Amino acid sequence: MAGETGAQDDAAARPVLSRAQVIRTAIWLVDAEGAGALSMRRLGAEIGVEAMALYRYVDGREDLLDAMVDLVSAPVEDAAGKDVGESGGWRAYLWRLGQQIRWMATDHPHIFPLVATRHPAAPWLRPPLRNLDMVEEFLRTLLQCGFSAGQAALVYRTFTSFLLGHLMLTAAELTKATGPAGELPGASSRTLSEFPTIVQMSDLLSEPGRDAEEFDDDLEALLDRIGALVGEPTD
Amino acid sequence: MAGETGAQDDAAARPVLSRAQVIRTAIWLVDAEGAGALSMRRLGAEIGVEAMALYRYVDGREDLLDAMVDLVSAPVEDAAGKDVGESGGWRAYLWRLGQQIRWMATDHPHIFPLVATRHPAAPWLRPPLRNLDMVEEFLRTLLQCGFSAGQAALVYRTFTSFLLGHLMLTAAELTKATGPAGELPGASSRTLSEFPTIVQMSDLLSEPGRDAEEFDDDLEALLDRIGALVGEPTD
DNA sequence: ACCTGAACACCGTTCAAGT
DNA sequence: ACCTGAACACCGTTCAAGT
Repeated sequence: MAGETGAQDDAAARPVLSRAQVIRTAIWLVDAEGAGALSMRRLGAEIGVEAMALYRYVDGREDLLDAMVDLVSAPVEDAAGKDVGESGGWRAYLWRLGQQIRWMATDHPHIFPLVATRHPAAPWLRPPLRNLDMVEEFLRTLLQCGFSAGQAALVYRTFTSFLLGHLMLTAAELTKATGPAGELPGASSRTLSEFPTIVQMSDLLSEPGRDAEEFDDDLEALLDRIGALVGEPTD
Repeated sequence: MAGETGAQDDAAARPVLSRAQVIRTAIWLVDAEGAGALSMRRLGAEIGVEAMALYRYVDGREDLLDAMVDLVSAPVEDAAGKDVGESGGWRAYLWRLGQQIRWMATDHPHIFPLVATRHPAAPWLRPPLRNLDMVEEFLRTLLQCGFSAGQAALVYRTFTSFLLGHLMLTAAELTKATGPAGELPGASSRTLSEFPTIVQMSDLLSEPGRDAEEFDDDLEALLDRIGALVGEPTD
């Protein structure tokens, strides 16, 4: 029993906290109550500890936010780069990567704006691709599949821009207060009858739950355009 | 002299502030020092007044942020809807609108994330189109130009998603700390030689100042795709 | 009518002190 | 080694009080 990785009744206090627990709790808190609910003091209280104890595991608030983004992005890194060669080449790779990042956005709609807006550490990192490993793999995969360097860079920019545009709107949709649907902005002087075209098209604009299919359609169209770039037959 | 819009030596104190001045100063402050610099107390100090005085002109911090977004978006509304018919139809309209919103992002890169992430007042508002007037005009223009309602709704979603993706990345680029370019994230254990593909392509990924042209190219390609939707010859 | 002082309930962060 | 109390410099917001 004695001589394990740590003696259990040592005079030194074993931590009641861990960095992983702090970060997981922060993510859970923001998922549940929104970004506004996250403060060091509130987070400490949630864990059952004073706020100052967190500073042993996290290098201040900014480091905490970065770590949350990293942890939320972790499944993307894990799942994206599996066996590119046999299972469909760049097309399957980009499809899977896109889906994975979409799941991140829908699983954590309150955190996705952080993924999009926090300053990336390196100059070539374009959100929502947040670290060098992901980008290295992304570019290497495209080069392997026969894209030129210039084409790969173009695909990188196009793909990130596509994901960001789609998923910011998806996340915003998911964090809307689920209040009564037919409300007006200021509830003030202006009335809906001033906007006849919007009223007339309101059913087309609300699109309940159509978001996932639209993402799939648009991603497929994007892959078609990329395929045309390298001279791949569309069908 | 007497009997003007207001007596000049009245016992009632004339305001030293105005709502417009408060909002303009807030925008100026965020442009200059970033969103983190904006607080009611700091803003008051910048104007030369105690923070509490601001509450007479602004209904709290949230209202201030909304008003900043509105003011920054104002040039877009003014310039977008001019004489659609004679000057090129929907294509010229969407081109001008896209450019106008891009200027908003490049003029106020620290404020654009606010435009993108603040909860829109109405359910059909998709950032960066932030108010019902803009959307009403957008849809009416497309219908006038022969788009079906379904097509107009599709174009609305596609266009907003395109702008958001492009301009979030443009704004992020412009708010980067202009530090030394070849830096590593944590400056820690990992070295750039672990990312050979990125190193090899670094010149292609940095693209200095190419952003505007790429936006123009991509917007044009988007308009081509929209044109194909309504059966317009591409060239 | 318009601004201010004082107050309340919060922040992030540091650091000496406790165990 | 790990957590806490006290402290500092900030927040947003309210409200009675001054002019």
